[in-house]
Amino acid sequence: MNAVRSNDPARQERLRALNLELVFRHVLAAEAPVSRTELAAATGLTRPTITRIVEELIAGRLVTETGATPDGRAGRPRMGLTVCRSGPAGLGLDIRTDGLAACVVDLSGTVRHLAFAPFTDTEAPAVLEHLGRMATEAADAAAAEGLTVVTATLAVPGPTDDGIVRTAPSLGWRDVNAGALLAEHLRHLDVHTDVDNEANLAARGELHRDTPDHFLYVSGGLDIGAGIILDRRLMRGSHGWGGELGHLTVDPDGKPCRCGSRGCLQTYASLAAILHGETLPDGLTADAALLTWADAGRPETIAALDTAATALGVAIANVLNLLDIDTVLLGGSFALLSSWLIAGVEAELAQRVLSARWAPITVRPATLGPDAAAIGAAMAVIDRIRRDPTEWLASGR
Amino acid sequence: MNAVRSNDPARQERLRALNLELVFRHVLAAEAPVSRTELAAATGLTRPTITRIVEELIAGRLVTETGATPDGRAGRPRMGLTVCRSGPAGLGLDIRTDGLAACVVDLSGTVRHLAFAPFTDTEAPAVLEHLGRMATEAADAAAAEGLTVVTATLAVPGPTDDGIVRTAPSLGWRDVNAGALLAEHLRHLDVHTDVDNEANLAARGELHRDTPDHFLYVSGGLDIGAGIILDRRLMRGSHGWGGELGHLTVDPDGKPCRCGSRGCLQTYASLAAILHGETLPDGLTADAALLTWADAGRPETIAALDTAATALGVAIANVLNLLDIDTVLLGGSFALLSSWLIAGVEAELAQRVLSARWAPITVRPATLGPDAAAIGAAMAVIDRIRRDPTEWLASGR
DNA sequence: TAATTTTTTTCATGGCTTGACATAACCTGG
DNA sequence: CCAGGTTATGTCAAGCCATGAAAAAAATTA
Repeated sequence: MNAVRSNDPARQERLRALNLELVFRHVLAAEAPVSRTELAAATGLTRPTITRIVEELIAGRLVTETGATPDGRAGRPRMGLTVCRSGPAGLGLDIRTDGLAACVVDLSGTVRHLAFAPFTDTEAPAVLEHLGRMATEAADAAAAEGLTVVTATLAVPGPTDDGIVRTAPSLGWRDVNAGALLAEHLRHLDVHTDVDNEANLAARGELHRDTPDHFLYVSGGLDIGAGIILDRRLMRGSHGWGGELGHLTVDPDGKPCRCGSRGCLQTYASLAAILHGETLPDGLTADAALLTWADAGRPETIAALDTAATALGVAIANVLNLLDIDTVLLGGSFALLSSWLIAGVEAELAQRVLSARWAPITVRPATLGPDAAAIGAAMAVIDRIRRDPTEWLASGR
Repeated sequence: MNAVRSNDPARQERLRALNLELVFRHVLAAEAPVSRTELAAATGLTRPTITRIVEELIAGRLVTETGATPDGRAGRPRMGLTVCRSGPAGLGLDIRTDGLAACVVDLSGTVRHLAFAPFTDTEAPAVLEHLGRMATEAADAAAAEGLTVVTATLAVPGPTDDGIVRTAPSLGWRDVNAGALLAEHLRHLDVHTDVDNEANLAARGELHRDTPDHFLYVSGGLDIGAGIILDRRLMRGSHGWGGELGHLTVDPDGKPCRCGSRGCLQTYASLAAILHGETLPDGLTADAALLTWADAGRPETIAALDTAATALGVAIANVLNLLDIDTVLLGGSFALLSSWLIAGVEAELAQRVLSARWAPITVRPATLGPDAAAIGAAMAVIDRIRRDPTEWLASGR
C-alpha cells in the first residue's frame, strides 16, 4: 500500500520524517526488543540510516536501548531497542455511570496509573473540575515515573462534536462544551485535549495485538453505543457521531424511545429495559444484580436477557450486513452478562447476516472491563505519536 | 492531514513521486487550466520543481498544455495545463437487469464511449464472453481517440470477493469467478481487471465535484444495495461485502426473505415487492410501469410505494445513525420513483435519526441514471492513477 | 524599438540516503 | 590465553532531489 495523502510539498526533511516514522512503527509493532540490523532488514533501509534515526528516537525518548544481549551465537551481540517506557504518555479520563476514572498509558500501551472516584456531583462544571484534579494527580504520578503526559482524552457517554457533548442522557447534559472546560482545567499541563464518545474510545482500548483488524465493539449500559474498528482504525463518520447502535430500529412499531423514535434497540437491551423497573438489592450495580438473578435461575430476568439478546442480534446483524465485519466484542455491562447473551445474539446473526455462510462470525466478551474507555482514551497518545513522531521530537520535551 | 502509511522505505525517488502526485492532484482538482506558476503557489513547491514535474506529466500523457492564453495583462502569458484527454482511460462494464453496458472514461471523468446491448444469454460464460467483445470494441473506440485503456472494472449485482461473485440472485449466479473469466477475455488488452458490487461502483460514479464528502448511495432494483462514501472514499468493509442494505432487518417478524432471514428491506422495497405480483404492460420496465401507474393515481401502486418508502426510511435511518452521514442519494429505479419515495423516507429519517436535530439530512435522486455503475466502474482509472501516477509513468505507454 | 512585466528554465547549494569501509564486541579453537 | 572468525554498529564520499538566485523567454506598453 503506497497510499499517501498529503497536501504539503515533500521536502528532504519529509523523507527523514517518513523513515523515522517507519522505523518507529516497526519498534512499536515488535513483540521483543529489536536490533538496528533487524530494523534495517525489516524496513528495507540501510544500516547507516537506521543508526541515525535510532539516535534521534533515543534522544527524543521514544525508544530506549535495553542493553547488549548476548544470545550465544558468535559475533558482537545485538543491542536491543524497545519503545521507551519513560517518554510521552497519554492521559485518559472517563465519565462512567458510577463515577470518574483517570488513567495513564505509556507508548507500549501499558497502563501505568489508574484511579477511580465516585461522583460527588453530576453537574457539568463540577464534574470537569473534579476531572481536572484527577488529571493533575495522574500527570504528577506519571511524572514521578519519568513520563510526560502529552494527550488528554475525555470519554463521555454520548455523541460529541468538536469537544461539545451534544447530549448525554445519563448525566442530563446537553450541548456542554466539555472540551473547552477541560482544556481550561488542564491549562497548566500543556497537553492536547480531546473529547470523544465512550464507546469509540472503549473500542480503541480493545484494539491491540490480539484483536483482529476489523471488529464491532458494543458497549452496554444505561445507553447502548458502539465503536467500529475498520482496518485497525476507528470509523467515526462524517462528524464523529457514528456508532449510535442504541438507536438502531429493531421494530418500527415498537415501544417509544426517549429519542422520539420507536422500537430502538435501547428499549429492549439497555440495562433499564432488562431490569424492567425492578428495584436493585443494596450495594449491587444493575449488571451485577442481573447476573446474580440470572445465575440463580430467575425466570423474569432470563426472559428479559433473552429478549435483549435477540434485539441486540437484530441490530448487530444490520451493522454486519452493512459493514462486512466478522468479529463482535460485547463490552460494558454486556461483557459481564455475555454468557447469557451470546447464544441469543449468535442465533440472530446466523439467520440474518448474509455473509455468515462464507465467513464465520465471532461474538465474544470484551476483555478490559469497566476501564476500557479510560484506557482507550489514554491510548490516543499512541495514535498521535505513531501518526507523527516528528511533532513530538520537534517539541523538544 | 499528514497521514502517511507506507511500509516501504522512503528513498529520494519517492520524494519525487510524492510531489508529482501532489501536482497531479492539483491539476485534477482544478476547474480551469492552471499555469505552472499557479501550481507552484498552490502546492508550495518552487517553480523549478514544478517545471520538472510538469515535463514528466506531459511526457506521460497525464497532462497537456492548452496553449498560451494571453489574458490582457502585461507580461508573458500563462501556459494553461489540463488533464490530458488522450492519455490513460478506464473501461467500465456493467451487468444490468436488462443487459450489458460498456463505458470508457478519461482522466477528466468525461464519458468518451458508452454502449449497451440486451442480454442474449444470462449464463456466466456467455455473459463474460459478450462483455469481452464489448470491451474490445470500447477499447478500440478509445484507441481511435488516442486513449489507452488501463483498467477494466466489472460491476455485478451482488457481493464479490477477490473477483469471485458470491451470489447474484437476479442472474442465478453463485461463486462465479468473473474476475478470472473476464481477465481471460481481456488478455490481449493488457489491463488491470477488477470486479465489484454494482452499488459500490454506482456510488463511486456519483462522487464528483458537486457531491459532498460523505454520502449514502442506495441502489434500487430487483435487489437493493448501497454504496457508502466516507471522506470521498468508498467504504468497503473487511472483505468488500459491505453495503448489503437490502438485507437490513426492517421488521424482525416480517415476511421471509430469499436470504433465509425475515423482514429484510428487500421484502418491502425491491421492485418485485412493490409490484406485488402484478403483470407488466408490454414494453415497459418495472420502474417505468410503477411510475406510470403512480402518476395516474392508481391506489395500490401508491400504497405499495408508500410502504416501500417507509421501510427504506427505517433501513436508511439505521445506516445514518451508525455512520453519521447526512446525504442520501436514491439511485437505480429509486431515482426514477424518487418523487413518490422521498417524502416517506424523509419522514422516517426525521423521526429516527438521532443527529437529525443538529444536522439536516438531504435525500435526493441520483443523477447518472442506469449507467451509473458502468461510469463509476470506468472511473476506477482515476482512483488508480491518482493514487499512484508514477506506476503509469513507469509503464511507459 | 526599448522598457516592463510575468512566466519559465538554468545552475550552484544543502539535505538525505546509499554503498563501501572501518570499528567494536563476542565466540571458537588451538 | 590469544588469534581468527563472525556479527553488529559507526563513518565517509557519492548521488539524487528540492531550493533559491539568476538568466532567458514571451508577451504588453510606451
